[in-house]
Amino acid sequence: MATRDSKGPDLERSLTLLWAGRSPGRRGPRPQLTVERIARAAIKLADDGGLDGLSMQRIATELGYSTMSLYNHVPSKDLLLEVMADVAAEKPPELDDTDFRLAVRQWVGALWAGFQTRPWLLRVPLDHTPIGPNQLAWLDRLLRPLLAAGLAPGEARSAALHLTAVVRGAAQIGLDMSGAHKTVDGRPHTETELARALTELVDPVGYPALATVHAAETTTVQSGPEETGDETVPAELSFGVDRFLDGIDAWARRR
Amino acid sequence: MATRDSKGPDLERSLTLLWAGRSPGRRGPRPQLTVERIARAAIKLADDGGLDGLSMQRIATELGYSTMSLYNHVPSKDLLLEVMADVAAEKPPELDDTDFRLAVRQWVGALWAGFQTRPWLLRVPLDHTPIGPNQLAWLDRLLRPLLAAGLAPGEARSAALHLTAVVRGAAQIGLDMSGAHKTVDGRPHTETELARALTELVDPVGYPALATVHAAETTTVQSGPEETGDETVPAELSFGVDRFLDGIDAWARRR
DNA sequence: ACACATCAACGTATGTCATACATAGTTTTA
DNA sequence: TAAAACTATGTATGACATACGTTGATGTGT
Repeated sequence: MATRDSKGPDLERSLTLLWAGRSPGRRGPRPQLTVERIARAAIKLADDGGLDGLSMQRIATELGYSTMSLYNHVPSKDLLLEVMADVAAEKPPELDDTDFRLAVRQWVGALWAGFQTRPWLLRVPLDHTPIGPNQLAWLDRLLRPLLAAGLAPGEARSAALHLTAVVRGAAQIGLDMSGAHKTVDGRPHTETELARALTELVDPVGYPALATVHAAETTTVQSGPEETGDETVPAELSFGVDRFLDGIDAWARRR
Repeated sequence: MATRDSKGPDLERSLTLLWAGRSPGRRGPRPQLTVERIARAAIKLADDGGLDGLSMQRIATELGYSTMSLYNHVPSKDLLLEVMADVAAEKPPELDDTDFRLAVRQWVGALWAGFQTRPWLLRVPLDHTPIGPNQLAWLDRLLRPLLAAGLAPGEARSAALHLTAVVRGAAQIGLDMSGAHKTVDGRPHTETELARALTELVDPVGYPALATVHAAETTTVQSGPEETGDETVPAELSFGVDRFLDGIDAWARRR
């Protein structure tokens, strides 16, 4: 059987799996293996081997059990990934709720940092709105400052979706972008030679705007990180997020 | 050998593959198979089988060649996916550049529509800034109205990244969210029963903000799509995008 | 005109993977 | 105490990406 593309995601199964508290009265041998333990072992493996290094067999050996034992606790690898994503998300950070802009920036910074720490999270297929306890906690944590700022519930939800999406997307696309103009120990990094190659391809005829931007970037002195005061949010993100917050702020005030 | 997580993306190979024009003087038999033909066949398969249904063997049989012949033109499945993504992106839409807000909304709508048409695009692993001809064309197309609006090159780039990320992320997260409150032929759709289950889990103690939003959503009458005039951009997205554009607009005016 | 270098297509082979299925052993409830 | 329920195991299957060696066609340089 394939995965998520083919059969619709089994939300019910996901739910029970993600929220499963141990029901007390069970028959049979007391399980030594649990969803939690499996997920944690899998997370450890993913942390240093990436998602590709992750196989059911490896998880089993890591735990000292046979491969098929895992399937007594987890219906499929896909569902396991879902659980991993929630467990790995951990609890959301505490925010400074006195200033909603600051709070949102802190949240964005924390989420970004999370993706930096565990890049494989970006590779976990996402089929439905998050429903795990931790993921919901993150969402809740973000909604608080947004509601406090004066947004209507539906608007807050939209804004939260927006912000989540931005961070996710930026983390994916921008993975190497941050290093594009940085120098590693004085040497201009491998990426830069790509930049040069691109410069040839990006001719002003076919890509006028891109050429402009590209030219400006290679010409301009790198510095000027415009010092926003909190460095948690990376430069590429902060501009967009700040503009978004400007818009939210104005909207909230306007009512 | 695994995939993208393990070894860094081979940008050079990606480039030559994506931009390969047929070099004229070659020895050996003239190839009947080309990267293009392979990519197109793969896209067709992905279109109706999803990414999981896609295997090198299937692509080969579809084309009437042996599996291994593909590897004469494509170094790995991962690279093929990259090519597929660029080919499938096709040319960007024409925009109404007289109004930069409208232009951006059109762009967003088009990209969103693309992800709707080919959901598997969201599953193609993204390791670096886009470098294929079509992807660059999309980027260029978006940069134009942004620059015209008065943004500095770097800001335009950030804004473009932001918008791309939003659409991608929203398409991923919101895949089923759009249907959450819709009714299919009068019946409240399967998802709703999940909504009910969630309502129990989302208690006001652990998730105060979420509970508020959830309550408001299930209570409020669905309607009020606030009629923005262009329906290309879906509801969940439009609020965020519009706020973002507000912020961008104000910023641009402020200089 | 010829010989050889080059490369496309092929077949076979290897190792890995998720997971179905049947079995054996264990513990709690009736 | 008997049996139901459940966990762990071992084996088996079918699909997959891709390495490798071979064959034959096609150009290029002599």
